Amino acid sequence: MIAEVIVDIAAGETDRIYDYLCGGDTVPGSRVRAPFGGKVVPGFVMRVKETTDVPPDRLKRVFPCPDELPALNRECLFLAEKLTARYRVPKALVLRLFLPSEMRTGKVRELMKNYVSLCVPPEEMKLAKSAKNQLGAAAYLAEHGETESGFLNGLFPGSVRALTEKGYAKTVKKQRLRDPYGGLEGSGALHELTPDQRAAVETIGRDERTVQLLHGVTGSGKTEVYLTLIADCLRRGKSAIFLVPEISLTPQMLSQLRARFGRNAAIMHSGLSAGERFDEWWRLRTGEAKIAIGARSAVFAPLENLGVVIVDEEHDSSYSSETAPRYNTFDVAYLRAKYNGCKLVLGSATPSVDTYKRAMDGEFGLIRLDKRINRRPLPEIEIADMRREVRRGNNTSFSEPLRAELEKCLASGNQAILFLNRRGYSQTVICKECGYVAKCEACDVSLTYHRDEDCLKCHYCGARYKVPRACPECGGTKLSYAGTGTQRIEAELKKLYPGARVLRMDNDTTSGKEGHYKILKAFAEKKADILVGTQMIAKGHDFPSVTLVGILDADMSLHFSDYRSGERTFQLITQVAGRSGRAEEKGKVVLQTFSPENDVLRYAVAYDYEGFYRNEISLRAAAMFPPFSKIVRVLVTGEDEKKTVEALRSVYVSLERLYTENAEKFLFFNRMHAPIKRIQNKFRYQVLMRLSDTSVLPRVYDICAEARTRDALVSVEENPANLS
DNA sequence: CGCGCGCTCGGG
DNA sequence: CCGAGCGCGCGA
Repeated sequence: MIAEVIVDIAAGETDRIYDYLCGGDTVPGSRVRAPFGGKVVPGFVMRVKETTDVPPDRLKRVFPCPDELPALNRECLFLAEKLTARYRVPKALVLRLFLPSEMRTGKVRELMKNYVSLCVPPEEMKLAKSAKNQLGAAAYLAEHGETESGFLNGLFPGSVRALTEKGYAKTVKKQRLRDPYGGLEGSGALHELTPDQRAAVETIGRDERTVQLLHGVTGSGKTEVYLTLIADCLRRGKSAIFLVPEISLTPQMLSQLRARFGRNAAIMHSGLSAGERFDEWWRLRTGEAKIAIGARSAVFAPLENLGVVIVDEEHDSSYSSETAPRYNTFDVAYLRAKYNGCKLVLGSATPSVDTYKRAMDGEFGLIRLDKRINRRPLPEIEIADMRREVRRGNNTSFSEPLRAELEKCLASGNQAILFLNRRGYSQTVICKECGYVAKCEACDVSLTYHRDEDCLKCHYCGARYKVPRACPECGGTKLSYAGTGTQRIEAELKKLYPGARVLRMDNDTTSGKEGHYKILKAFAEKKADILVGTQMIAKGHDFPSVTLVGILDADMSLHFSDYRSGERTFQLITQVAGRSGRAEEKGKVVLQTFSPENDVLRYAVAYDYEGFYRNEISLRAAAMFPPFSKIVRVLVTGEDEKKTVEALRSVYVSLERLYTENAEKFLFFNRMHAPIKRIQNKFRYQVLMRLSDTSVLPRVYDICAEARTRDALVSVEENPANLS
C-alpha cells in the first residue's frame, strides 16, 4: 500500500504530500516515522492508496508508530484540510494543533502504579486476630476490589507486603491516568433552572441556526444554561466542548464542572504539566472523557460525535491566536459545529460588536437573559471627574469620591479592588533636559521602571537594564519617572492608609504556575483589605466581601489607538463592576476619568449594552470600521533587515497590483514600519489595508504564502487585536 | 589552482 | 528544516 504523508517539519517548502510504502494496516490519521532527506522524521498519514506515480526506486517505506489509536480522527483531518485552505499555513503546523506537544517530543512517561487485589476470599485467610492491619486491608479489598497499593498502605500500614508475602493478595503494575485538579471537591449543587434559563435551553435546541448568542447580564445564570446543555449532550451519548477565556479557568468554575460531571470532564489548559496534559488528551481521544474544558486550544479536542460547542465570554480577546497558525477560535468552533451538525453557543454579558451585529441581522440566534438570578441590583457606578480634582490641586491618583468610599469601605471591614491598566512603577524614564527616553536595544520600545528590582524592563522581550544615573545622551541628571503604574498606586495607598493591608496583582507578582491563585486566595481569605491590579483581576473571581471597585484610569483604554477601544472599555467596566457587591452588601464602583461626558462611559455607567451598541454601530458605520469593513495587516518579520525589506517589497508589489486592480474594494492601503520596529531582534514591516469587500482576501493569503522566504516570515492578521 | 562559504534546491 | 551540490572570491 501507499501512504500519502505530511512530514512534520515546520517549513513551507516541505508542505506537500510525499508518497511512501506502508503496511496494509495503515490508516489515515496515524502517525509514522518517515525516512526523509537522510534522516527519519515524524509524519502523518493523510490518505492511503493503491498506486503512485513516484518511480519505485525513489519510494521509501515508513515505520508505523505504536499508537493504540490513530492520533488524528477523520474530523481532525477534515478540519486540517479546511484550516490550511483558509489560512494558507503549512499542514504540519496545523496538524500539530490537534496533538499534545508531548506526543511529538515523546517525553511523557506513563504513570505506573501498583495495584493490589485479593487472591483468596478473606474468610479463607489464616490471620492472627492481632493482625489488625492485614484484616482491615483484606476486608477493604473484599469490599472495594482492586486498590492502589500506596493508598491501601496508607490506611493499613504494612498490609500490602504482609498479604502478598502470604500469597493472599497480588500486586500488578498498571498505567494510571493523571487527574489534574483531582483534589477539587465539587461545590456546584444542581440548581433548578429558572423559567428564563429553561426557555434559553429550549430555544437553543429548537432554533435551526447553527450559532446561538446567549446575551445575559452579569449574574443571570449563563453557566447553569451551559451545564444543562452539556448534560443533555451526555444523555444523548454525545460529547461537548466548553471554551473559557484563558484567565477565567478558575477553581470555582472547575469545581462546578467536576461536581456535575466528575471524570467525564477533561481539562486542557496551559497550566497543566506535560504528563497531565497528555493524559487528559488521551482520555478524550479514547472516549473515556466526553467533555473538553479549556482555553482557546481546547477547540482542537480529539472528541467525536460532538453535541454542542460552547464559547463562554465570547468577546474575550484571548480567543484569537497571536502566534504561528493565527487561527480564529470562532472559525474552528464553527467548522466543528457544522461538521457534527450541532450548535455553537456563544455567551457573553457584553458581546463583541461584530457578533451582536450578526445576531441582529438574523444570522445568529439571539437569546436574552436579562434578569439577575438573585434580583439584586447591579452596583451603582459613580463617575469621578479627574479634571476637577486636578483643578482643586489634587495631585494623587485618588479622587475625592474614591477616597471617601475607600474610607467608608475600610471602616466597615469590607474589601476594595482598585483597577488600573498598566503595570510597572511608572511608564518610563525620561530626561527632562533633552527628552531622551530609555529604549530596549532589541525591541525599540520604551522601557518600564520596576521599583522592587530597581531596574528597567522591556515588556516585549523581558530584557533588563540598569537605571541610568545620568542621561546617556546629554549627561543631564534630571531624570524623571513619568506615568503611573500598579506599584506606584500601591506605594501611594500605603502612605495614605498606613493601616490598610494592600495586595498587588499584575504580571510581575504572579510568576509561576500558581502565582495568581495564591494572591487571589490570600485576598479571598481577607488577608488584605485592598487589591490593586491590572486586567487580570477583572475576570471571573468571586470575592464576597468586596463592596468597592475603583477604576483609576478609565481613559487609558478609552483613548488607546484602536478602533475597538470603546468596545473594550465598555466590556472592561462592566466586567470590573461585576466584582463589587457579590454577597449581601450593596456594591459601589467609582470610575475616574478625564472625559466624563464620553458616550461609552455613560452607557457603561447605566449598564446599557443596547444603547452602547446602537451608538457604537453607527460610529463604525460612519467611519467604515469593522464589522462594515475588514482590517487586514500583512506583517513581514525577519532577523536580517535587508532580507526582510526585500520580502516586504515583493509582497508589496503583488498586493499593490491587487489593490490597483480592485481599488473599489479597498478603503485603505499602505506600507509602513510596524509601530514597534523590532521585537526580539526581529525586524517588523507591514502592509496595512482596510477592505470594504472581502472577496480579495483569499488572494491576499495567496500572495503572502508565496512571498514567504527562508529569512522572512509573512503573516496575515484579520482585524488584529493590537497593532504593535 | 584550490578550498571555503553562501545560496539554491530537493527530499518520496 | 537540513544536507548536498555548485559557484565565485580570495590566497598562494
